[in-house]
Amino acid sequence: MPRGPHTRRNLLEATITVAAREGYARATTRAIADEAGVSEATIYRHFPDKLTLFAAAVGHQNADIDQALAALPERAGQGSVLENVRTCLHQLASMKEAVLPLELAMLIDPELAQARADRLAAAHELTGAPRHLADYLAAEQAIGRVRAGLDPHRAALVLLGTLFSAVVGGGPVIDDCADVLVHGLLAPVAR
Amino acid sequence: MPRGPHTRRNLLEATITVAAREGYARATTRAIADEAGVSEATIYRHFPDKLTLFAAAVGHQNADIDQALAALPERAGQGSVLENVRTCLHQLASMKEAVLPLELAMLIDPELAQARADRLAAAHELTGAPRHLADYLAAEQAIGRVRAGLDPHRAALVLLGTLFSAVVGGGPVIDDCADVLVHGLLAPVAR
Amino acid sequence: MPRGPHTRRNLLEATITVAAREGYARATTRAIADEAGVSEATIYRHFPDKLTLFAAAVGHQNADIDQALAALPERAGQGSVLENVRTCLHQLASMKEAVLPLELAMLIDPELAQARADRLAAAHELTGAPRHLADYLAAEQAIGRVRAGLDPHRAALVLLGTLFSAVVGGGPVIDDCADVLVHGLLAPVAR
Amino acid sequence: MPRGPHTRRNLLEATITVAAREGYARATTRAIADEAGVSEATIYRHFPDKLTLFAAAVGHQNADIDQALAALPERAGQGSVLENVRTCLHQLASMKEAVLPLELAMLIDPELAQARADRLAAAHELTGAPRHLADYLAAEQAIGRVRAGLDPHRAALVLLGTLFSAVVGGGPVIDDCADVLVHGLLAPVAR
DNA sequence: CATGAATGAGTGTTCATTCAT
DNA sequence: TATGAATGAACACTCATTCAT
Repeated sequence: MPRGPHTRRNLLEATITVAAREGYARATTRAIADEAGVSEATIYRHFPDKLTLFAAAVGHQNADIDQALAALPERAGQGSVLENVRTCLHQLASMKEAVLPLELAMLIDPELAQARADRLAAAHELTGAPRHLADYLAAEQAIGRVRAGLDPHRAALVLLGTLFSAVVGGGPVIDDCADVLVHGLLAPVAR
Repeated sequence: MPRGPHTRRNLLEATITVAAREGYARATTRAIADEAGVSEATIYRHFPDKLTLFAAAVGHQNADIDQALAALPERAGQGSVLENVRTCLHQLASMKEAVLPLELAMLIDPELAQARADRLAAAHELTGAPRHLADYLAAEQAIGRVRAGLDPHRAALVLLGTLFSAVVGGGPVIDDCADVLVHGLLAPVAR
Repeated sequence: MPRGPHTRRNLLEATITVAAREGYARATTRAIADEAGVSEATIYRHFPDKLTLFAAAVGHQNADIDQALAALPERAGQGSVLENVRTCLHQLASMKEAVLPLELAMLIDPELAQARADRLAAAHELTGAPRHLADYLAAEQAIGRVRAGLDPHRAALVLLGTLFSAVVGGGPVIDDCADVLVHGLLAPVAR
Repeated sequence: MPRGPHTRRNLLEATITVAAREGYARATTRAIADEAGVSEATIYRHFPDKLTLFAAAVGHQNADIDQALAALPERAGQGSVLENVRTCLHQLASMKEAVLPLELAMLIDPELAQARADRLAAAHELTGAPRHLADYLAAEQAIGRVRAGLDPHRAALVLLGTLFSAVVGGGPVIDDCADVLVHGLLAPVAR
């Protein structure tokens, strides 16, 4: 059995498991190595340092999330927009739950946050989950189910942004988010 | 000159300053004491431990935020809802910026998150900033500028929830949030 | 009401109380001040430092013990020697219990142990409890109830020495000590 | 060369050395690590905390003491009882000298003392040094050199108990202890 | 006489990381 | 490739002590 790649995956998943179960502060190299069933030194055979390991772990999990959303644009025109958005947010929330401690923690550190911001700014084009969501909204917009004035890219980012609080707030909050995001606050007469 | 209360305020503000400038991980007791111009031991004459200091610092800053929003309900009926929400979010974002590292960090730790969740669940009634925002939305709803089906309490929490991502994403994102939240995604014809 | 002397006694007794209840390591100036109902700074109005306070506390308690043993020599010739010794040891043990943590702790510190040894060596004559016990043994020796070869001074110190272990070992151990000390190990035929 | 076990022994002996030389209060992890020529962190790779290290150090030293006393029972009937007891006490005293600060310190802490008391109470049967001494006394009793009424187990504990004070009091005190313990206080006529 | 406030020096403990094997 | 052993630097926290009031 090829141990090399296996060990790498093992470490990525152990990182997410430990961070989700015990929190970022307790996601130490020792705890991760224990969870993966390897020695601490082994971590450094696969990753130059702890930060790189964490970044790789987040990327690993997000790859799954992106894949899960790939089919979303095809649903444009089917069901209701509210239903589609709600389902999408629930799905994302459950998948994000495990990586959230890691992602938030990386957001908290100024250096890392800066690095992340630079990377996002450099990529004018969206990729991954935001891309799929923006594509879905654009498709709905094309068939007139989403209002014309909306910028699909920006709206997608707003939707995803609510996830941070939705995951923290728990299930019911997600439905509230979907409702407000889809229908807005305004009364029809006021428009 | 009474130094006691002065030192306490000094420590609370030093905590927020350091956490905002250098990040949560580097907001050590040493750094905070240096910033406040006192010794580390002094921290422990005013707070039993670091966690309590952090919680007090968040509360201290949030008290200012709550106060700033107290006048919001009176603005119902004036200007446009979009303008009011946008202004409110901008104001909140700039004030929250400093406490965000602290609040996020406390969300990350499972113990603290649990404690926070219990406390929020126990308080059925909203207080502080959420309360003021909900009151504003209810007032707008009473005069027909916000749609009737909306639950003002829940909607207020959704709006505030977007702050987490808005602060992280930076200024322009806030306008996008306000736009989507106020107008929703749907095309008028689809309603 | 004269607070000065009262506060001093108060501190001495608080010191013994705290050390006996919570152990030497937890007999901090803070704990003692709390127990006495005064501020930490007050300690330093009455004693130059913590060590002096502890020494005074031991002396304070030992004064009571010495007084309790003053009547012992008069009991020579009455009852049995075993009974008298046993009673004496029990009485001492119960009184020493409170100061033992303090006395042992001072024995443990090399500097203090040296200081104590010098002081004891300088005082050829016994004083206090050892003195009374030696007097008692000498009196019994004079009337032929204690063997002639015994040095009352040294024997008194041996008896008192067993207290350290007796207090630690608990009640029943004291009777065993008295029995062995009084009767010895040897069979009559072997003498 | 296998460094693991070597480092462990090294730490145990450094602990005893430092505690004996500088006293319990100054037997800090830093001082012990320096004495052992390792870093403080190394201590925590071999022992979970300082207390466990100290307990292990006491056990380590006591193992040597137990071994030294193993041959004592065979000496029953040889020489005189006084000589045997005196020799035994001297030997124990010199070996105990190094661990005494540690053992006394553990006696002082209420928690530790309780734990020790429970452990001793649970072990009805004696082990180690007390066991060997009791065996010796029983053997002497069998051949009529120790008085019939004596309980060897309890007497052994009394003898060992004098060590606490004998070690503190120094060499000459040990002879006094042996004399009183062996011959008792009573005059022959009084028996 | 008493104290509230402050602190320098130090504590045990943890962590990410290195390196010889 | 994997690891057992080791560690420097840092951490939150405590203590006996001082001093202006």
